[in-house]
Amino acid sequence: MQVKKVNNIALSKALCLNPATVLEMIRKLCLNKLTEIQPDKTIILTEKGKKKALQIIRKHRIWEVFLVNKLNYKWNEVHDMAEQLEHIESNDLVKRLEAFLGFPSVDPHGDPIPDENGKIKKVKTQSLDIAPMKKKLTIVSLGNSSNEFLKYLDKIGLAIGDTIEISEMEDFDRSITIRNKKNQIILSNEAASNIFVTM
Amino acid sequence: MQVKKVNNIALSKALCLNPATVLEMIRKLCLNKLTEIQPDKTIILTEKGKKKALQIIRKHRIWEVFLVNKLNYKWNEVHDMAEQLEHIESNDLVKRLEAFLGFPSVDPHGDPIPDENGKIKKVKTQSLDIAPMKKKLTIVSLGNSSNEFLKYLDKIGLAIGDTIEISEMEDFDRSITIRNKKNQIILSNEAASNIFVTM
DNA sequence: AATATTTATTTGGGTTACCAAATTTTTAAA
DNA sequence: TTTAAAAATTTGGTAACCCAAATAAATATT
Repeated sequence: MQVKKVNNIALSKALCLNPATVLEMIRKLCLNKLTEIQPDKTIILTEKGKKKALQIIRKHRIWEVFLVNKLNYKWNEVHDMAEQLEHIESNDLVKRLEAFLGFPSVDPHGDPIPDENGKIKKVKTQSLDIAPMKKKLTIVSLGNSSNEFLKYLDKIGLAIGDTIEISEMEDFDRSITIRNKKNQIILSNEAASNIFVTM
Repeated sequence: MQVKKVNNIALSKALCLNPATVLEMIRKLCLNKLTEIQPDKTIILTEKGKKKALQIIRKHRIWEVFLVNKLNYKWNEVHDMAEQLEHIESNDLVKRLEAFLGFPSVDPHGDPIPDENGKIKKVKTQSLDIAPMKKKLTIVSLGNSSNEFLKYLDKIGLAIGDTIEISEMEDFDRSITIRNKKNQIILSNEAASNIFVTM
């Protein structure tokens, strides 16, 4: 699947920095062979850059697991802290932390944790609105990590890792009814399409 | 007990920075009321500065406990990592970490962990070379945290928290013989004077 | 194709964290 | 007290990270 192309403007908007600043930075990254500017001015990561990026993502996600599983933070509270923790240098530390946490395969948002080499073990996942009925499903990730959505899920009592089953699908508005251990919950198609599950 | 006075030169040596740099930094800290330059050019922390410093020390030591107790690092391996971790912002994180670790009162080197307000609960401690014989003693801290000393202690099988007893003191060279669970160990006066114990 | 709009790039500046070398002040020693 | 040494301070500079405004290049629109 082809991802959206990234250019200077897109980056500077995403980072809230001036395009001049971003260009300067990207050029420095290019010197370090972490990025490349394509003939059409698209900015891409080199293999080396991807590897570095995945290592940071790995750290970020492992720290998130720590914060949620060991320090009892909610999954929607950990991002900022993990953003700082991901920059702690030692790779060995993260390795030990990973072991301490029991080698989790996903972070609290359900996103997979790359291994030391940046490999991501990917699971076939499908969005809940098109998943099969009357089968045990596990919530593994979200298509939208906005705070509102996370809070909504919290309120209705759904979380990554939960086992659910679709009991009804309404043709009229494509809402679905699911059942977890305790309750029955009705989800709009909008919500369901942002919840990814495995069988 | 009066501590050695600190001046610009001393600081720049300790930090491996140019005196000009240190002066510039100290002046900035003065603007923030964290330090003061005394008439005799001695640099001191204000109350506000001390509090801030103790908060950082607190974080550092709690992280060290985490690294040693949970990730199985040796006490002499954790300093550099803790130096990075101590700068993670959230105070709440450290509070939770402290709880997760069971509210330790000292770090792996035996140094006390300040509370949230910077208060240090101090224990009466005495150096091993002048401690009483034939009494149960607990090693609580060291007067020298050099890597060589830590490694030496590791080698002879002594660690913070160990319970020992002095069985002999040699007048001749003021060396002492101690006994822990397993062994008898002979320590030079030099070594003993850098090991602090409580009764 | 000609014009308008968007993107990329350049230029000139600001700030912060550094440093080396020069100068001034303080302290210590002769 | 004059001198020598040490410490403090100033001065001038570099590199990193950022910005706003100007210009150039590419893309879209009419």
